[in-house]
Amino acid sequence: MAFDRDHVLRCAADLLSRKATATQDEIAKAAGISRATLHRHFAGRDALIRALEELGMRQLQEVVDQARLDDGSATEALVRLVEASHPVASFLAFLATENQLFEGEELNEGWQLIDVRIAALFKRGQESGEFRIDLSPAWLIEALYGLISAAAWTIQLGKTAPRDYTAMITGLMLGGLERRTPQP
Amino acid sequence: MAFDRDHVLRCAADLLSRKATATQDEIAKAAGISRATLHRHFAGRDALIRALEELGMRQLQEVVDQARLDDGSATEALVRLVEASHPVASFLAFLATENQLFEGEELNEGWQLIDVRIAALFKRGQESGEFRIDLSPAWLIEALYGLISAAAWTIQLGKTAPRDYTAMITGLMLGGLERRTPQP
DNA sequence: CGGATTTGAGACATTGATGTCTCACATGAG
DNA sequence: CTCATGTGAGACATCAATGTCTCAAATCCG
Repeated sequence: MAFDRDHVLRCAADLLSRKATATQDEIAKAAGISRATLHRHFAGRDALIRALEELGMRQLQEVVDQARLDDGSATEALVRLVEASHPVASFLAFLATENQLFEGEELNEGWQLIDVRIAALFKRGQESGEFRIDLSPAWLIEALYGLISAAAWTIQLGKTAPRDYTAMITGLMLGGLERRTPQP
Repeated sequence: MAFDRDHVLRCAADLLSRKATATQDEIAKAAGISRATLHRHFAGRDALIRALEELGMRQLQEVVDQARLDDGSATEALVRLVEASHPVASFLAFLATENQLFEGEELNEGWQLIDVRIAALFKRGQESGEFRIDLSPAWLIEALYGLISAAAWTIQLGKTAPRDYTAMITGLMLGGLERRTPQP
């Protein structure tokens, strides 16, 4: 069995996003490896968390690249962003709720860069008239993370189907809950 | 200084929602009391978490009562619900992300009762034609918790003003991000 | 005021998670 | 096949957080 670093980190994110106090034993078991092996690759909890953040950030950067936020309408770009975020949802669910990391700066910059790019998308939509202007980009970013996390959890718990991921998030975030009244 | 149980629990929720691995020392300091006193009132971390869940649930029940979910339009009821949830937002932010609790059942029932009532609100809105029907009540509940948590965090970090709490959540959840095109 | 109660600060032992090591076994490369 | 590498299981020491205790100071109440 070759050691699958990404798989281990994904399992860790899945578990830690719902039980932040999980022990190394539990994490190892969730990943299907022994505690010894876990410790060989990640020397301690801090190192594991750091690796989690690093991989999550790198993947999210790729997701943002892949979504081509500057192409087409802002709405289309947002849908592409959400769609592409599906594989990273577990990481985001964990990282969005664990702010303790941001004490050890440095990596912080990476997140800010990502936030700036997503904020630019919301601004673009607002300036083009696609999006309403009474919701600040800062709030919209947090709300997006919140909805992604919520979606990841509902899927993890089996309450909703994975295939509905994108539609759940974009449906609510773009269209809102109110039914569009068909013009008479 | 009289011991203010609710104040301590609120501070604990604030802290734990962003740093779930905080020690008893940190929690006590955040609440402005000594670790000894903290331990006198909550014998151990488990007891503290339990009390947190208990108070959070009780408060949320009162919030749901207060919001009169059956009165007026579903939209108005949802706005009242969000408005009333503001003081409890810290607790929800913590409890929504800590599913480890639901291993010790029993209290679970209380949450299910609340969820049923909120789900009924969404169903009512869908049946009356106010709300779109392609988003399941189960998802809408999780999304609502996710948005409440996200709003609590942005306010806690000073990114947005507390007074915008209700408008941020209801604005996004009800109306969505897309600008309503005025009919020609 | 004076007693009763509660708190804060610290010392101390206990506990549970962690870091470290060893060794048998499995897997893969040559 | 044979060697080399990596893994799982377990024992063991270490360490940090916790639970428990004491005592002086502060607060409350009659």
